[in-house]
Amino acid sequence: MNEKTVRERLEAYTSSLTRSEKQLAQVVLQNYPVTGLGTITTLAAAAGVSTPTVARLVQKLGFSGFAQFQQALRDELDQKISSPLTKRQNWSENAPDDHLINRFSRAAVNNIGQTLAGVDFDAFQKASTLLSDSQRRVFVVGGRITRTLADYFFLHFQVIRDGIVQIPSNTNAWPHYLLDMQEGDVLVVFDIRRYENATLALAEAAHSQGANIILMTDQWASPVAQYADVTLKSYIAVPSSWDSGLALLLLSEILIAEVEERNGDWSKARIAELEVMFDQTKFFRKF
Amino acid sequence: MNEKTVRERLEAYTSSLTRSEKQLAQVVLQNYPVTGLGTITTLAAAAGVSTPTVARLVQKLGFSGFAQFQQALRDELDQKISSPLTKRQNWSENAPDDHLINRFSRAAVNNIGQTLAGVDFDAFQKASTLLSDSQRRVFVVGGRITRTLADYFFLHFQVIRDGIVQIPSNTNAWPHYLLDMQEGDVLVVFDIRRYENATLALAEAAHSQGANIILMTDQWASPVAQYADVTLKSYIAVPSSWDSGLALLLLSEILIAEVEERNGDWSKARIAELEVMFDQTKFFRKF
DNA sequence: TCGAATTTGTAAATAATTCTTCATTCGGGA
DNA sequence: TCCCGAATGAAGAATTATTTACAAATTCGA
Repeated sequence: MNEKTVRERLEAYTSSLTRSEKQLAQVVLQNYPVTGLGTITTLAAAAGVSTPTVARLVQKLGFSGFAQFQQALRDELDQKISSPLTKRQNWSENAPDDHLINRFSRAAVNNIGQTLAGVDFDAFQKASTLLSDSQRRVFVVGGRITRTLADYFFLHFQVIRDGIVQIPSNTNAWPHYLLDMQEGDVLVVFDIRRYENATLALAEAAHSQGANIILMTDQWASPVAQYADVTLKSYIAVPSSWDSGLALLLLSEILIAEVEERNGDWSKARIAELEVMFDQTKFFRKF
Repeated sequence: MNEKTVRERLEAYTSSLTRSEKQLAQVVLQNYPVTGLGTITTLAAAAGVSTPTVARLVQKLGFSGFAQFQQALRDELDQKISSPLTKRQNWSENAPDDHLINRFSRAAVNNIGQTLAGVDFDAFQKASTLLSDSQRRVFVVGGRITRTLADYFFLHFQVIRDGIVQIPSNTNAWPHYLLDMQEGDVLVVFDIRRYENATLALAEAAHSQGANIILMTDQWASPVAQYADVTLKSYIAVPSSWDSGLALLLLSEILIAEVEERNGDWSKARIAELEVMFDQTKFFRKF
């Protein structure tokens, strides 16, 4: 008998599945394997497809019928439950416990937990209020590595609001941007260890010009914090020579989503317009 | 609704059960809860009792029928399976349960869990082997948004190994890079929905020139997958108009850490050298 | 834009599971 | 030993799930 798990089969076949089969596979993987253990009818309803679709999929996967499919799921579950491995918190079950992929993942999820637990909700609200205010222009700047996160932040905000400016990494050009900053404008600074002098100088100057500063930093807080109106700290330590930008990215994404939600229809309209433009250039495939 | 688990109920009622019911309860608890998830007939046979005995027992336990009993088992399982993930209902305790910050975080952590559970360990190993091979040059490319993640990936690899090339976002320049690619070189592609045609074309061309392709994509897999030697899928859906790059970033960071670990002393020496250089430029503060 | 091929859902038929009835068995007390 | 009530399982009825057949809808390529 084939030794592959249902999950593996689903993933192996993904490319040859039809639209609704993919949708179904998605649901099965959702909270695997529980979803697959009900009746075929329940599963079909949960995935929003018809029961024959389910029957067809399980046959594609190499089972003789739904019953055999469920039996396979139960067998897997049995093995998993009975093995002492279950007790350990393993993120990637395929890899050994102490493999980097699991060590790293544990640290990463822990960082996310720590970060979110430590977020001052008021500070978060204040940040999103500042970023939602269309009267204020928003400047975004990052450091050597964090520049990429700043770019990510910028690219999304560029869609959901007006008046957002990306400050380039080349520090020579910075004075021009400073000159442009007005009282009430917002400067979003990404700065984690090792904190950069140029960034600190920029923040200080912006502060003295009356700009509001939102600082995205690490748990130890960049010295920029002294000029910042809002400081959002992320936990970044992982088993690596590098620091992890994961929690930083998460906070950024949440801010993006929050501001978009606040802007509501305005952002939605803008996104829709953009979609049309992308369609016209035919540069992107519909998926 | 009653909050007791099936196990608790079975144990509570033990004394008032008949001989064959006890025998049955024993079997159910044996490798709980898997045994209870089959058909009533299977369970009866496994316990060496008749089906009515099973039906009567579940009614004694307070269920209306076998179906409801199984549903209860599945619900328990669902909670148990997802425990390390969803256990934490609330990530930010300061904020309301249903505030975006918590909704988003739940989705994000769930994505990470799904992603890691779905990673084919062999594929991951293959990717890191390719990336660790100093004989191969590595080209990195991303799409409109994923470009920033590709940059993040590139910036780190630039430190830990030689011969890594960042393909710029301007597609006009791409033919030059293609010309430069040799058999055995590696192309790392970041491509999530909406998949970009230019990226697909690049991958196809690189593939036909004998380059090995590592694809970082979403759960639905970019069409680039057909040319890819390794496909790493990330879950990206969050309560937002946008997709989340979080899992993608996590996989990238793990790859970075893994390759660095494999390269060992060589990478460490390189990092140390770089540190010295940064110190000399005095551009960074010591923290 | 049209037509072929594929995909998908509806509905019916087939199969299976679950439930109910009832006769039989078992265990304990007179 | 016999009787009585509870417990049990066999068998069939009722329900529910699964599969099959077919037609509508969709997609894809020319």
